[in-house]
This record gives sequence, C-alpha cells and structure tokens, in this order.
Amino acid sequence: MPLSSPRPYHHGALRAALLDAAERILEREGIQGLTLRAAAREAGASHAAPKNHFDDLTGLLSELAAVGFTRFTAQIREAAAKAPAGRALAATGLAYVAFATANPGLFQLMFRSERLDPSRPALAAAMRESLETLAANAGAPAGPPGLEGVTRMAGAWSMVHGFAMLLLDGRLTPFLEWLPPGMDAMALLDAVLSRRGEGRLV
Amino acid sequence: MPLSSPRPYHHGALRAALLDAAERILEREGIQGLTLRAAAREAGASHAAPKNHFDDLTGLLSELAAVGFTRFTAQIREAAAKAPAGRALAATGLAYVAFATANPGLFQLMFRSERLDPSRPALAAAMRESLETLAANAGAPAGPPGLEGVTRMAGAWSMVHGFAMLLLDGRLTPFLEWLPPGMDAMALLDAVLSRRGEGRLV
DNA sequence: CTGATTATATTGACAGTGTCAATATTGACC
DNA sequence: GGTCAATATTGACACTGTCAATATAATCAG
Repeated sequence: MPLSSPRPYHHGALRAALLDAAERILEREGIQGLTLRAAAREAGASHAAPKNHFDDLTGLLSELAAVGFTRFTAQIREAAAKAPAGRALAATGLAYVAFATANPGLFQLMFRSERLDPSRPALAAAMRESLETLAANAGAPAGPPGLEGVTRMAGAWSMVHGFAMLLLDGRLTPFLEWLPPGMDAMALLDAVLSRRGEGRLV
Repeated sequence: MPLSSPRPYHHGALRAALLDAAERILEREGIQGLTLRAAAREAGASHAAPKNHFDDLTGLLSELAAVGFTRFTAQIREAAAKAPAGRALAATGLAYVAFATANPGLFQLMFRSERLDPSRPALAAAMRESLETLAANAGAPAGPPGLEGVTRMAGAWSMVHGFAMLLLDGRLTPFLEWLPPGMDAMALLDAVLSRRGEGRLV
C-alpha cells in the first residue's frame, strides 16, 4: 500500500462518477467538449476506463441522455401535478422549455439522434416514459389516439420543442429584443401557448 | 507537362468543388462524416487544401450553411408566391418542412449553432434574408412588430421548426404509425397547421 | 518576353480523439 | 487461501484539425 494512497486502483463507483463528469463537461463546454477521454480525465481515471462501463462514446452519451430523460420526466410530472385544473398542458409546455434552458447541453444531447443508440434499454425505457408522460398531459386516452388526438399531440409537442430549440440556438434573440421590457423568453412562450383561436395559427 | 496529365496543380474552382463535396458527404453520411479531410478527399485535393478557402472546419460548415439558407429562402419565397390568397403562411410552413426532409443534413447543419460562425458575412446575410422572408410571409409589417406580431411569428416558427426537428430526429415515428393509411408526415403537418380555434392549443 | 509577386495547393508534422489488445490489480466466492 | 471474474491501466493504431514550410502556377510590371 503506497504511503500517500494516491488513488485506489479500483474506483468503486466509476460508472456514476463518469456520468457526473460527463454532465459537468456537457454543461461547461457544450457537446463539443464531451469526449470519452475528457470524461475519464474529469473523473480521475485512465483514458480507456469508460469502455468497461459504456462500451464506446455512443454508449456514454446514450446513458447520459437516459439520465436526462428520467429527470425531464420527473420535472414534467411535478409541474403538471401542481398546475390548476385545465392548465396541465400549458404547465407541461412551460416545464418543457424550463428544463431545456436549465440544462441546455443535456437537452440538446437528448435530441441529437445520430449520437445516441436507442436500442440501449436504459435510453429506450426513459424515452418511452417521457413520451407517455407528455401524451398523458396532452389528454390522450390509453391506446392509439384518433386523428384529432394525434394532431393535437404532434402540434403541442412541435410547438414547445421548436421554441426550445430555437431559443437554445439563439435564433429567437431578435424576437426577444422586440418584447416589452420585463418580458423574457418564458413570458413569450406563455403568450404563445395562450393564444386563442380568433387568430388561428395559419 | 506530364503525359497523362493526372491533375493540374491548381484546381481552378476548388472552393465550389469543396462545397459540393461537403454537401454530398453531408447528405450521404450525415454531419458526423463531414470532416475537412473527407471533403478534400471527395474533391480530389490534399488534406490541407480547404484552409485556403475556408480557414478551418467552422468556416467550411458556415459557408455551406449559408448556401443552405440561400436555397431555403428561394424555396420559401417560391412556395408563398404560388399559394392562393390567405394561405401564404400555411404554404410557408409546408415548404419549411419540405425543405428539411429533402435536405436533412443541410437543414440540421443550418441550425447547429455551436458549429457555425455567424460573424461570417455570407452566413449572416443568408440568415438575415431567411428571417426577413419568414417574417414577411407571417404578415409582419416593416419595422419592429408589436407583442401580438412577435407572439404570432414566434409561435408559427416554433411550430414548423419543432415539427421538422422532431421528424428528422425520428421522434414523430409513433405518431405517424397511428395515422390513417395514406396519410404521411406532410399530411399530418397540414392537419396541425389547419387546426381551428375551437380546440385552442392549450 | 522576363522577372517578381501573389494566390493557390501540397507535404509533413503535432496534439488530440475513439477504439482495441494486452496487461495489471482487486474483489468475491468457494 | 486460491481461483475467477470484474475492473482498471498501458500502449498502440488510424483518424481528425491545424499549423508551418514548401512547391507550383497565375498575374502583372517593366
């Protein structure tokens, strides 16, 4: 046993440490900086250590995305539960974008399909649960919905997802600058979601 | 002069050839496969040749994105011009998603902000023109619009952009499977965009 | 036409990356 | 205690972006 015990050969909880390190890097440097070797460095392990727990980079990203979806689902559920009657869908939309702005790197990873492996059980399960939660909050009955239901769900999801993506990509900046003072992105989203039918969307 | 004239030292139109090669790779292998060296190979040049025309990878991607935005703007304008009176906004939305599905790699590149340099004149100009075209088709007056106008524009853009992104990422697949036979993604989008106010969005 | 200058392209090098094989260390189980 | 599997490290390889140095060709002045 070395005198100063610099580090044990076996970490003990390297898998969790790698996921933590990966998320830290993701939010600090963006998806560009998140590499296998960087995660290993940040966790204090050798460059090939992640292989034992995640196979390859796609594996690490997929497991991290699964963590993201799980947390996302929990926050969506909490927001919908707290919402007053009849406002569950709006609360879901606001929570959707709130999650994206609070965890921009994680959110973008969750929807970067070409970097993920949806056949990983953890990711598949987390994604399915998210989708079910969103559908339930949109008032979908159990089983396949009819055309009206599909249209409503696809429309609502597209709206909040597009808003989140454009916002994170900085594409809404000109619109935000045109807003009255004191109004921020979430207030704009609230206005968008509350628009009534007299001005139908198209 | 060599007998078989294998290739002239100077390409002559390497810049355009590199952009063509880059787009070909982008649509064939996705954004992952689009590297500086791969573009140079595909164009038949040495690995460092792109530096003269694009500085670095960000430069190449940004110039390619500018090409994409220019083509995108032209198609949006054409679709809006052809649309019957009062349907310009719906036609814009359909053309928006049609462009995304016809050029998935290019579209995703155009909105991958962390890989682009918006300070490049070509990209900045192309993006500005796209935004102006979208705003004009949404019925925006010249100058900064009021809250109602901002809300309508942000909502319409979010809707079609979210739909396009979710569709390209394969996230709408379950919804598409629930559609009546013969209905595809564009038909679903049409239904989403035509939804009237009696079922307001939230 | 000749010579100098500039633009364009190639070669070679370097650090960083993902991945794999080989090896080392440890914990668990009998 | 001894064996085996799990866990971690080391070293290597091909690939990447980027840079400096070099080579080639086009342009243009005289």
